[in-house]
Amino acid sequence: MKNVIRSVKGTRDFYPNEMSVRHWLLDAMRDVSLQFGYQEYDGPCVEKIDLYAAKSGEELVKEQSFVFPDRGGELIALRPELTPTLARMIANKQNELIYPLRWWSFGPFWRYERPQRGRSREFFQWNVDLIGTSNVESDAEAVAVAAMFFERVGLKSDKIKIVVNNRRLMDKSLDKIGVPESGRPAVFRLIDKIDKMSTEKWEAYALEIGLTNKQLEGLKTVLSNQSLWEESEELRSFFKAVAWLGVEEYVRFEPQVIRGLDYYTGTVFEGRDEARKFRAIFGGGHYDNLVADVGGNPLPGVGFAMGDVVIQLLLEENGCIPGDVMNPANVLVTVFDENTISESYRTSTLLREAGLKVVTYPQVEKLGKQFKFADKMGIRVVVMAGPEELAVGKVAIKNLLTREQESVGIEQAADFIRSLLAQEIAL
RNA sequence: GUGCCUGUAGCUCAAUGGCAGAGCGCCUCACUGUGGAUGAGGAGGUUGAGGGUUCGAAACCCUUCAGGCACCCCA
Repeated sequence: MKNVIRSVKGTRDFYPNEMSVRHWLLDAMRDVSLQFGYQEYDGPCVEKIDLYAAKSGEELVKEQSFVFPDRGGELIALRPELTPTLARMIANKQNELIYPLRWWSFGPFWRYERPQRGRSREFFQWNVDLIGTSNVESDAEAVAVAAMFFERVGLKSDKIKIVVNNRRLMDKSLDKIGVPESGRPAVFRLIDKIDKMSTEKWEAYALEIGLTNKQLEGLKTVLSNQSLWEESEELRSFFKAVAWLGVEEYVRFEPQVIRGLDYYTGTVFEGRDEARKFRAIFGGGHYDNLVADVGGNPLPGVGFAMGDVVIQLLLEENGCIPGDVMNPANVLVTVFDENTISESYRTSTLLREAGLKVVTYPQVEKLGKQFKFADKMGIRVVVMAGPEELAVGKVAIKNLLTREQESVGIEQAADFIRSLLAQEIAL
């Protein structure tokens, strides 16, 4: 341990157990994406820095990206997010793509930040985008994709909520209380902080960034008005569509939601655990002009991104990750002695051909040890092909859960095992 | 990038400047055709790394690395 070269700060090793959880998560994301007819895509993991300079929020690129010169001296960034790549890919083929397009992706991203719980320097992200329509029903669909994912992985709406706001509504509301456009970014940042600071500190901060007492009072009224959404045509239609999509129990209006990224223009939303124990689980929103920023014609769209780190913490905390996702096989075939080892391998082959996942114990060893191995690997069925069984053309099949054992003809073994496995699922 | 906290066996943690330990886990045996229990035995440590103070350092000091908390930002 002392002389092993350390891994890079903020990266994670995926041993088989972690890898199987990652795949389970990816499977859920893929299934839900496909349910809504989204197509998978991906871009390169490295991009020219200029791509991000175009938008993406200043800090994300300047302070939080892995940037380095390539051998020709050009500045390259490890992608900190996917949306600019998506915009570039669309701009390149803008006239041949079929709209509205629904694309999804899952891959690695990098941000040069100080690692903490729920935040690493290398992480995976699920990206879902619907591009080429600007109506709020599309925004509702994006939210529904996320909600269906939560349902699929067993996070019910008492554990998680998708909170929604609308930037145009907030702009209008800030207009009304007399906050000039030039002061908006600072006020948005202020709104974003309201949960993190004490009331006194927050108010002091508000005055510090130049709000008058009257504006502050107005802002407090706006932020505590849970029915403010009714003033927004867009949000009224949005919530109607959310109900059509059957996910209304996951979704609620929240005037304090702003989202950091500069490119959002309309609906914005994020996923939160109800206990507020973790940072945002995913975030997204509507944008009008992303493609235009990289040289294409303006195209509206809506999208969100979900990192793998926080959602995994939440899934673990709520016991949503099935224990058997880590099990490599459902059957172990033991070996009895040197004379019958060939029959063990033949039996394994037979069972594999019947569609089972089968491990053959690789050497002659005490049966107890082979059983222990099966137990520790989460294998629930052990098949023994010893001299006694082979003499009568049978194998002994033991269910490790019930401790029941039975001798079965070799031809019937696969069906018998399948019925055992089916029972376990029923339990 | 800023401030603070932590780092001891595979894991969770003790040892308050004086012999580096426990529980769990792991291995072996009781058990020559059967896993979780029980009992007996065993392995496993440069106390994250490097330096300093001291007769003596896991402990105190400095540096560094990693993780965590709060910022920052965000997945």
